[in-house]
Amino acid sequence: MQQLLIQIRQFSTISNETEELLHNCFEQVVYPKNHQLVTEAAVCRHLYFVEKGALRGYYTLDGKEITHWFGFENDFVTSFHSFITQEPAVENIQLLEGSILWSISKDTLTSLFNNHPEIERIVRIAYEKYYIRLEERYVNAQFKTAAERYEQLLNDSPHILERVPLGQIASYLGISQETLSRIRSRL
Amino acid sequence: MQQLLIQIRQFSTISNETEELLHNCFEQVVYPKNHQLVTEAAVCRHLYFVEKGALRGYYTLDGKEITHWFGFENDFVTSFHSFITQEPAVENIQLLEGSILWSISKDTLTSLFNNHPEIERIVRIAYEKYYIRLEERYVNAQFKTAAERYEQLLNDSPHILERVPLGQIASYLGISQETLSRIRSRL
DNA sequence: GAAACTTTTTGACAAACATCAAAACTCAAC
DNA sequence: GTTGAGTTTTGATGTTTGTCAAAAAGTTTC
Repeated sequence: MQQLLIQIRQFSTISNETEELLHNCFEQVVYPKNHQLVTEAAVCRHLYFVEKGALRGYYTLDGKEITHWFGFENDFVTSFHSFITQEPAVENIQLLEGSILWSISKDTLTSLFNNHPEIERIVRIAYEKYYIRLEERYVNAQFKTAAERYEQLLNDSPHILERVPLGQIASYLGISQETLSRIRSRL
Repeated sequence: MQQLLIQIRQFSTISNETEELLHNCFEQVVYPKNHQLVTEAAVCRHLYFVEKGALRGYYTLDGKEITHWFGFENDFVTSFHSFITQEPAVENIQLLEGSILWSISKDTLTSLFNNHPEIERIVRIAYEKYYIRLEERYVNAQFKTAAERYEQLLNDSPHILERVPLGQIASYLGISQETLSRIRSRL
């Protein structure tokens, strides 16, 4: 729980009262490797903070699994589209390792928004950061070659490469596993 | 100004007092075609609402201009990365048509955040919507063929095709102008 | 309406990447 | 150490898209 609060303090200064509140609203959950946290077509009602572990978000296209993000320690994860709209998710979230998560429900978060402007601010700032990161990834995905994207991943997030099978990394980079293998042999 | 308030009411219910406040904080600006609203390497200090007109955001890569978004009536536009962080922009924003915009400065918005939680909420919800849209575009860009992306654009935003030269649309779709021309001749 | 300019299309060829199939490697279980 | 499942690499071939160059179509200006 300390770890979660430290992370939140990086978004915005928060009062002791609010910290206390968050303490009561997040609940620890522990799941084993390969557990399915969110399933396609179900509504995702929780937001999770990763204390320890690794997850991936993926969906199915032409019968193939496409991994489009990974989550590790100190990340907030959920199926954002489903969590925000409360419509059925189009993606799955699966644990890559046994993980310790902290969970808050959509309803609890909504009531926090209504009673505590400080929380609204934290989330607004969190979105700003996530938005900027997504924007950067978008530009990379569309306008750089596969080899450049791989090298960028190598620079920015080497931990992903160590904890995730090659096939999932390839689909994350938007290329086939064979192409990724060839890029690596060239370096 | 009415148009701006109508748009904001779609994010969240707002009090008359807050509407009054917004009225005082946004300022109308009018610029001619080809005006450069934001320039690479300068800090972007304003957020704009488009009452009438068309804009594009683009940056330069290997000497070529890459258009990565278009803005039209009722959109909020800015160089989000620069506006949020107040670091120099990496992109340019240019008017595709003479346009009527409503502008608010970063400083004014910050003081609104500090004094009016209602405004914080509007912006938090706006970010949610923008985030979801960006996520969808990201998935499209990476995992669909050029022809599929073009057909999607044709379905979702035919107005873009009518108001923007082909070369800019091609770079928006992440393909060369020649490829786009060939896709169109096939349909 | 001819000249000058811009935008779009077409053609020939090269590069990047996907697909299918098979081989090599890794590693846990016996 | 051998077996077998899972993962990664290699090889051969085809598709998609990019690049360069030129032709065609569309616009603006005088």
